Amino acid sequence: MAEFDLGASFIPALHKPAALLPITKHRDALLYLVETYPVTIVVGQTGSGKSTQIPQFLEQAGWCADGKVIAVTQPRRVAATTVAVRVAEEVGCEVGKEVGYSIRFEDVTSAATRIKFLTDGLLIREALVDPLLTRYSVIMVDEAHERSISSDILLGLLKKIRKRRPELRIIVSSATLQAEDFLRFFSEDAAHTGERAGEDKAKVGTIISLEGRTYPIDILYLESPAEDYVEKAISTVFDIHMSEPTGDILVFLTGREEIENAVQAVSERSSQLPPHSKSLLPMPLYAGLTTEQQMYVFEQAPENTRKVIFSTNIAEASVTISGIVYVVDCGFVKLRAYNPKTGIETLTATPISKASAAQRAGRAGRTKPGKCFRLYTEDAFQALADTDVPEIQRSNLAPFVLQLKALGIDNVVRFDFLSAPPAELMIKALELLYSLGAIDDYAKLTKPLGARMAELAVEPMMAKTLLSAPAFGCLSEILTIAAMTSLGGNVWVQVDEDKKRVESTRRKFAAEEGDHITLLNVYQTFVTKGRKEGRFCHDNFLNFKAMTRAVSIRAQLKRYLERFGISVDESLTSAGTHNNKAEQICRCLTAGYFAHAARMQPDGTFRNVSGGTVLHAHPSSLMFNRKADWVIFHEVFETGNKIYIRDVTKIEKNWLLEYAPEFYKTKS
DNA sequence: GAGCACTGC
Repeated sequence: MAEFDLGASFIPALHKPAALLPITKHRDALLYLVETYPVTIVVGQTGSGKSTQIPQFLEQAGWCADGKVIAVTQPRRVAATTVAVRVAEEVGCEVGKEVGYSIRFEDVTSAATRIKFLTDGLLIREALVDPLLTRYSVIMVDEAHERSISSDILLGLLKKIRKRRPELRIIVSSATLQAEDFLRFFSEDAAHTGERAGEDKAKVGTIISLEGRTYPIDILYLESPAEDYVEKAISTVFDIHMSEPTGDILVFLTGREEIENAVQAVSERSSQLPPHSKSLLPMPLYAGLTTEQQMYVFEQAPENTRKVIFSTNIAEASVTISGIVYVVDCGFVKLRAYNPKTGIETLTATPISKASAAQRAGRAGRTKPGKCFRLYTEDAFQALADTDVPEIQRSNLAPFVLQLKALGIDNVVRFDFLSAPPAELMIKALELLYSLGAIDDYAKLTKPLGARMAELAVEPMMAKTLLSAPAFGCLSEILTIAAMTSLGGNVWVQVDEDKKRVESTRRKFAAEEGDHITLLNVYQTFVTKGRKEGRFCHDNFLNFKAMTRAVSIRAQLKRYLERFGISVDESLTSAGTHNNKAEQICRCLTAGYFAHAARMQPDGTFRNVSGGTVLHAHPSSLMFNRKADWVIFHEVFETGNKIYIRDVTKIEKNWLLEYAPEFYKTKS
């Protein structure tokens, strides 16, 4: 009995002392390498303790002497905060003292901070103020194998900084498959830049492997390809349930629709399970769910029940669920790609890479040995690419080109990229920045316009709109619209209620001119009513978390503008849209979004300016069933086989010629 | 009349 009580009152593993983590035995080797080489590539599984232990080893070894700081970057905000909290606990300090973190809107650091966790995007921004990042003695780029644009650019910057700061230490944490690529990147041309006599290529850095804490995972393939992987996933779930021991199941699918279908199918067919068999509890997981809806997947299933989670790629790296013993992998992921010819982003289901397949399988072996059922053949697996195409080679690069220019990198084409983006993407980005006036005939950043655009934390077209707003007398309103469009379509919550009622509620905020002014109305009603009345968002199908975020974004953008010496007059805001205020807002939007113009056709669809592309108003847009002639839009994307425009506002054709004569002189 | 994978400043 005593034993039982003991077991029940302690939680194992969660607070496993640092001394028991496998990484501890590599401590001396690691410190030696960091002391000896400027660059160290650390290969380690999730759970190896690299993110939490390495910075502590470095601090103890004296890397924070003379007030220097150790920086550890993460690709996501949650990771930066949770790891910081964990390390502060281990060190025995309050978060924000010796150990702190910094993410957008939240700087929890102080003069005492020695170890600082931050997002990679934020560290790039710090380089705008301190180009050599002089306050840091060591910079560790965690999860670099994910190859986000920010971490790729950060690595390029660090390579450049290293030439001016030979004492700087760089640590890159990576999955096995890509460690060599990172080392090669930092070793290239080190030999002929003549840094130091006798420092040959190989000596710039080295790779150290830290063993993980994962359990063996059996990988199983299909004998022949599946016709319908959603259906195959469902039947596999039932097979596991009937023949495998206890343990929850994680199923990777590509999107919301597939997931909701699968969840429904499993709950319907569960009733046909033999009597007395354990039950199955299916649940969905994707980013579009509210935080509360996502929390269900972390709850323990009731007695005699097996949880089965149908998830998007969010469960591959961003969300970790404990207790998963079985993984079912459909082999596909929806990936975003940007077409530089049309300027349209597509979202298409694509085969995953081998690296991604390994990562998915690894989700099974975190607490005990697991199994991964791949819904494709072994031959199909062998044919997969080793890694995904990095984001920087398939994105709209305008925001990043602008950022590089602001960092003093004029010749962006020759920037040392880990993977160089295709020339067409670069050209498209430069063309857009030129048309917005952010760069001049020599591709130099303009001052103050371009420099200010680079500082504002919104995409270039919206930055231009904001900086044009004082001339139109609508800065306060555009600030709000910029904050609301930054939410990326998360303003409204998904509800199963009566569609008509939902629509009519939304229409209460509708403005004749279109979606941008509708968003303005939503925000203004929220700040006057919604923040006090808890039910306001709920009753109006608004996303409270997103609205709160809009308030923060607006405040931050306002601070930037005031720093530029642009004052924001808020006194006129409540007047709403009368007089010609609404027209000034629409004109101002045209000054920034002239490249996103379209004309409505008699059938209700739109054509882009050159006339070759059919565009559809997104069903969330007011313009979905309204008459208009010319419009501008915030965003365009292709999904399935239709191209949608979102956040659409009516304009007049001659405004395009008025605000972008250069852009339209040859086309109209 | 019908819907976007995931991040970040």
